[in-house]
Formats: sequence, structure tokens, C-alpha cells
Amino acid sequence: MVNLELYRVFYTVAKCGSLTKAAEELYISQPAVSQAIKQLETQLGTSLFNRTHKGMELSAQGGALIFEEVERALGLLNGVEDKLSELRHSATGTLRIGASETIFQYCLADKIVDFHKQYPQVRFELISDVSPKTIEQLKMDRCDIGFLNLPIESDEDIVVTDSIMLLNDVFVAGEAYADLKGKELSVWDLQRYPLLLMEEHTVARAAIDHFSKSLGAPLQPAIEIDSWGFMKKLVADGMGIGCIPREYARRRIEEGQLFELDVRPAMPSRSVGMALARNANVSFALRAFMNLFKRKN
Amino acid sequence: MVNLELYRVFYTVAKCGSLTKAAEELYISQPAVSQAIKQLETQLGTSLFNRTHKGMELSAQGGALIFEEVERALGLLNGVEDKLSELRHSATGTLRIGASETIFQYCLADKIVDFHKQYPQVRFELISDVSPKTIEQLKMDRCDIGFLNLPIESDEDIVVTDSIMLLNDVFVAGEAYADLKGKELSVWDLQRYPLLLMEEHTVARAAIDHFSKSLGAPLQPAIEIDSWGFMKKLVADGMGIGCIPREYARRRIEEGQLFELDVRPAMPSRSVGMALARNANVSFALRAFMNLFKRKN
DNA sequence: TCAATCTATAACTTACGTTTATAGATATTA
DNA sequence: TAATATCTATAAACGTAAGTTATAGATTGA
Repeated sequence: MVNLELYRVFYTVAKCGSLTKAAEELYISQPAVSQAIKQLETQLGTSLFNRTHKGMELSAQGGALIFEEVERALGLLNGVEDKLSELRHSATGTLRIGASETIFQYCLADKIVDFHKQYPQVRFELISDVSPKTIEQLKMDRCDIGFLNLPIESDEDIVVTDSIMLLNDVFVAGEAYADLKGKELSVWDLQRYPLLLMEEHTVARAAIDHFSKSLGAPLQPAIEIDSWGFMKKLVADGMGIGCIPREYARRRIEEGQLFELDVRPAMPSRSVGMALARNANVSFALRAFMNLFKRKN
Repeated sequence: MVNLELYRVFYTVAKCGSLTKAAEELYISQPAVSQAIKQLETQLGTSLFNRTHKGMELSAQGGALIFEEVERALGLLNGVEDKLSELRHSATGTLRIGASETIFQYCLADKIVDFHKQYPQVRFELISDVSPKTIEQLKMDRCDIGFLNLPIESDEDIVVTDSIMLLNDVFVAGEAYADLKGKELSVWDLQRYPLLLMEEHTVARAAIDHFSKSLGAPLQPAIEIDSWGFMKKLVADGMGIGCIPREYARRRIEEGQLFELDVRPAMPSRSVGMALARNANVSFALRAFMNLFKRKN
């Protein structure tokens, strides 16, 4: 098996037409080049060059037969270097983002649109899954960055970079409960109403459960739902009182379809974080995308 | 600039999915492979593999991006080795033959046809030129083998392999000179007839000149010609007496259009030789072709 | 918990590629 | 016809990069 470095020497000599010039180009001495060619010739069992007084020229039945293929091969390998280097120094390639549908919708959609305007060369791959699954995706190198509902279990292979958004869970109701507008309520008061809560095994639900239990007033849902959008609709239709991050319900609240109950104490805010696999490559594009979420001080 | 050998390691690891197996395949130790990959990764500035408990898998934003190109490049370089090796071990490629038109016609035509039947894969390049020029062609690597009218000046860069055919120059005439049939003649007798001789600066002419001068009876041509075919026609038409290798005029003699004069002493025979450039590659095809001219003992 | 399989790392060794120095060959210039 | 310049080839000495051995650490499955 031939040492591939010899092909680089071969190519350079062929292009320069001279051992001496090739040596300069390769930043090695002329005898080194001479020996390399000799070695390649013996290993291939063929003389590749005609030695003339003015230098080296490809022999018709040796070097000339292989020159173009060697050229293409070296071109490909150079391309490989360039490709990766470009990937690190300019915003190209693919950005694989993992997050829950909710986070995509409420936290990322705008950012992704903005980013795409600025760097149209970057392709997106959006992988929507619940936060624990997103962590798996990160570990399995199925996505480059994940956006997670915090807190998550600490994990060796995952680096949580930042908290990019605060979520404030609030209780909301529709016109059917207009009498509650402006009234100060406690968690105990809520137990008397039909509650619409996010389904179990979600960070949002865990937050409510933990909050209500720690106050000694566990809340039971009348209806469990797996989508914020659906919850908002049902609550607006008067099905009961919902618990939802204020940020997700902003529009309906502004439009008056929903109003926020004045529950005290308020639930502590949750946050959405940004996570990377510990050993992942951080491409230029990824870094640029992450910058969109830098805290503005 | 990345050491190209590292790509071979990269490729093998990618295919094997394991450092350990790649090490076996490459006949080097596992740590050597581990280090090579590490080195390639640092030189390319990117991690190429995901290390898992079951081995190495290409990372989506690293190795997977370059794998196919590396594969193609290595394929090309392997192809190069195969191509040259095939060229030495089977009859393929191109055979570039240099010779004078005459030699092509009278000595080589049949052989080339035979060879082509046996090795249809071999392409021919026929370069017809006078013998001294053919020597130049050999030196300049424009042909692989030359067929020359001997003798030639001895030359450092040329190896004359063999004498493949004897040429016996004889004097011939047509029916116009029928009275000379069967008569024994000397060179002096010939001086009285119009002679058709090959033009100067050819081996054939030099042979006649040398022969006649050494006998003290230099022969002057009435007509100088540059083609044996034309000479045969003119002689047959009665323009004079021609001097031509018997081998070239065989058909016309057999058909009775020409007859051979009984000149004594006869001219010494000349020969056609086979010549190679001293440093040339001898491909399998070339060797096979040369075998056609082996003396049959 | 033990055995089997991975990869990673450190320290040592060796062999390959490089350099230096020089010779030889050919063409160009005076 | 020297003398100079410019090629490549070769030998010997050298130094480093690549490979080896040995071992650790991590994960999986019996």
C-alpha cells in the first residue's frame, strides 16, 4: 500500500516540472523530493517521469496515465479541509434544533425567522420533541442545540448554556368566570373550580403540582390537555380555569378572551434553557444562532 | 496541510465503526489509530466521530460531511495503483510503435494484425518516420518501441534488442530488360543501365553506395525515389533497373512483373532491429508484442 | 460483581523522512 | 573550450513523528 503523501509529492513535481521547484513549493529539500518520487516509482513498479536536463516530465506510459486521477483525488481531499474550515468560519451548513413544539412556537419561531433572513445559507432541521427526549436527541447527535424547559436533571453529557426566557405560570379564565376578575384568590380557592392542566410528565405540570403541594393544597385537574393551544380555547369557552405561562397566552389576554386571575402567592417562574452536547462541534452558524439569545444587559 | 495518510485511517475507522477493528484492518495497533484520529480532528478543527461505548460513529456535523468525498478520493488513488499494476500484468493500454512506413508495411503490418486479434484491448499508436527520427521519438517518449533499419549509430539512451528481419537488396528489372534474365552480371555492368535508387540519407541508399564504392564501381542513380511502391511501378514499366530488398518486391517477382538480376557479388544483407528507450517502462502488452519477434530456433 | 469490549493516555522506541553535502550531467554564456 | 548555472542522484548523518507496549477508565451484559 502506497503512502498517500507520496502522491502529493508526485502531483507537485508533475505540476512544477522540476524536483527543485517542487521542493520549494513543498518546503522540503530537493533530495527529499527526489527520494519520494523514486519511492513512489518503485512501489508502483513503473517509472513515472522522464528525467531531462531541464527537469522532470510525466512519462506517457507512467505518470501521464495517472496524473489526472491523482489531481482529482487531491482536489477532493483539499475540498474536505476547506469545507470543514468554512463550516467553522462562516455561517453555512445545517442547524439542527431540538425543542418542544411549544418552545418552537413561543420562543424560537421569531428567532429562526430572523436568523434565516440574516444567514439564508443556513439550512434548518427542526426536531420537535418533549424536553427529556430532546436531551436524548442531543446525546445521539441528532441535533446540534436543544431548548429545554428547566430544570432538567443534571447530565454529564449535556451542557446547559443559558436561560433564554422566563415563563410565568398564571391561572386564566374566560368570560364565564368574569366574577373572579380583580379578586384576590389563594390556591385553596382554586380547588373549587374545574381546572384545566397540562398533562402529566411535563415540566409545566410538575411545576404546578410541586407548587400546590408545597402549599398543602394539591390541585387536581378536571381536564388534562396536551396542547396549550387547545387549553386556551377550552378555557376561553368557559370550561374552567387554566394554568398556563402568561407568555403563551399573551394575545388572548390582550384581546380579552382570557383574563388572568390574581392568585397569591404567584407561582415561581420557570425558564427555558439552551443546551449543547458536551462534545459537540460548535459551528460558526451555531454560535451565531446562540448569540441571538444573549442576555441584553 | 493535513497528512494524507490520516484520511486512510479516518476512512477505515468510519467503515469499521471501531478503532479496534480498524487497527486490525490497517495492521497497526489500536492506540496508533486512536492517535491518528485525534490528530486529524485537531488538524481539521472538528470532531469527526462520536465516541460511544460500542465504538466510533461518524458525527453528523463532522465526519459524515466529509466521508463520501474521502471515500471517492481514496478510491481514485487505489484506482491509480490498480491501473498501473494492470498495465504491467495484462495486455491493456496503448502501444506506441515507431517505424518507417516501409517497415510498417513490410515487416509489421501482419504482426500488428495478429497481435490485435489476440489482444483486442490494446490500442495502437503508429508513428511512422524514418529510422533516425524514430530514434528521436523513442528518446522523447513519443513511442514505446521502434523498428529501425540497422545499422544505426550506437546511442546511450537506446537499447537495440534484436534483429527481426533480414533484408536482401537485389537488383530488379521489368520485361523491357528481359534480355538480362538469367545473365550473370557485375556491378560494373550495371553502370551502363539507368538505375532507380532510394533517395539519399536513407539506410537503403547508404548500403548501395557503400557496397558499390567498396568494389570500386560507384553507382549513380538515374532516378531517385522516396517510395518503394513507386520504384516498383517504374521499374515494372521499364524505366530502368531498381535496387530493392527482395522481401519488399516478392509479390511482383512472383507475378512476373519484375525479375531479379543475377548480380555477383550479391549485396550483403541488411537487417531491421527492434529498439527501446533505455529507461522506458516495458508494459505487459509491449513484452507480448516483442515476443512476436522472437527468433524461432 | 466479574468478564468482555470499547477508547484514551503516557512513556518508550524505532524507523522513516529530512537535511546536509557532494557528485555528475547538460546546457548556456563568455 | 572553459566557466557558470541548473538540473537530478546518492550517501551518510540526524531528528522527529509515528508506532508499540502497557495501562487505565468506562460501559455493557452475563
